[in-house]
Amino acid sequence: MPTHQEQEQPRRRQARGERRIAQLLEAAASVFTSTGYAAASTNAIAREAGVSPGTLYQFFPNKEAIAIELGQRLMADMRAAYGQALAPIDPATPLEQAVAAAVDRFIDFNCHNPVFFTLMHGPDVPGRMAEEHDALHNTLITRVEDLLSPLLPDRPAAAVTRIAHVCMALYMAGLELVLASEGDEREAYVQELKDVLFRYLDPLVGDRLRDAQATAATTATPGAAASTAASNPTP
Amino acid sequence: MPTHQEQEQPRRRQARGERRIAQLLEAAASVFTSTGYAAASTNAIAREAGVSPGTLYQFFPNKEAIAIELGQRLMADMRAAYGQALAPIDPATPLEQAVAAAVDRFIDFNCHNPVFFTLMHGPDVPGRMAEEHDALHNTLITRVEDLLSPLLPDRPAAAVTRIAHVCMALYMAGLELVLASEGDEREAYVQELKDVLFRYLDPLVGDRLRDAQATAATTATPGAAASTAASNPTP
DNA sequence: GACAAACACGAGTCGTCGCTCGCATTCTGA
DNA sequence: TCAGAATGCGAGCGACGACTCGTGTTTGTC
Repeated sequence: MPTHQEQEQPRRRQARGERRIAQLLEAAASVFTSTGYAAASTNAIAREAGVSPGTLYQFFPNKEAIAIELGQRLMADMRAAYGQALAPIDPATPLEQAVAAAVDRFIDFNCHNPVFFTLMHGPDVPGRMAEEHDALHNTLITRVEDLLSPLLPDRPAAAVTRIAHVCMALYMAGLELVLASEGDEREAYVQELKDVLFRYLDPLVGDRLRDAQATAATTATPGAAASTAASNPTP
Repeated sequence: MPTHQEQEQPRRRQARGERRIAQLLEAAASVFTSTGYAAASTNAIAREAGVSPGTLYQFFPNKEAIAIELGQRLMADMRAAYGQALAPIDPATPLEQAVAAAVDRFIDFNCHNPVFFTLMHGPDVPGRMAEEHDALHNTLITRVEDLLSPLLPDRPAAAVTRIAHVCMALYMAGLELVLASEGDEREAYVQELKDVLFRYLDPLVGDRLRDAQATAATTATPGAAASTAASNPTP
């Protein structure tokens, strides 16, 4: 593979070019989703987009750049559409609802953009692509940490990071099941994923709530401290 | 097209050949683990084993066959070493300990055989390899179902299957985190994985316990014993 | 020892894939 | 209008990887 070190200045794109880029990225998303990144051939992407291989390389220096650009646009889309879902949780809303809302939003995004899962999950990422992959992953982890830290004020930072990693891993695992199923089955898996996350986090957060309620109880009525996890009648 | 039943009769292997096969499988495990199945080249496997490419093809018809044989031996090893871990749980042992024991055993196996995770988890599996992959996966799912069904007697089969899939997915997700870390961090992730599985399953199994207690309570008041769907003889 | 079968070698074949190059066509701006 | 830039094409190059083949070596058996 000949290395191109040339820092070429941004070419002035025509409207047609922008359209082609969007078309190529859409085709790439389709091919990546169905065959994975490594197994996807640039010729197949060009064919899917209805252009010649040469045209593809008019807009992307190499195969990696396609995936990177796709990843960046995907992240931008996610931030634009669901950024507020990752804002700190209002402490007034119950954890169960907060988890359910976050899961619903992300599941929705991933169902509409299945490439996202492929790019995040695929271990078949060579070289510089892995960096982008990690950057994407770390961005999400940091978001989850920010989301969790107000709920876990008395835990060391390392523990919060670990919990965030576990949450991400659980979410990705659940997402895989969700994407692999359809209809009612899919709904059922979504519910299971919510249950998993809620039941995992509730005892951790529960400490804080119980502490808060205990302090409140010293000044007010003692008795409503038993907010246990079994408030969820799953059919 | 007439199906060529040309099954070549098993070649008479010498001791040297068996040794080479073991050597090659070990090398393949190493290469698969570090680069993944798709990116692993047969020449690299042969080099790792210290033999020529031609020698490799003396014992395996193609690259796929290496992975398949490896998968089969791995499953056999697992069955031999940990088969009893997948035997039905003694209902007397608390769920938390049962989960912890199962997780410990499997984590141990996977830490000593990291290829297993690569072969199970890799989406880069072409053609007939995917069948073997699925077979392996389904075997494990069935085992988990057998493990869970006595704990979930009043759930429909579909729900038990779904719960088994969720457990497998959670375990695989946790395993990825565990294998990616070391030392204390690894121990911490193992504990998190146990917590996740226990907290997920406890409320489900808890229903059964509560039902059992309810049945025991109604036994004092005769006549209403038919309310419980599955009268579970307490073992 | 003789013969065949199993084992071992490694240069070479063949197909695929990322990517290029020369040339044609379309658009933009002055 | 027309020069030059952007876009578009597709045969083909170079590299790499799965797999083969002709040949030589070791092992088991009579």
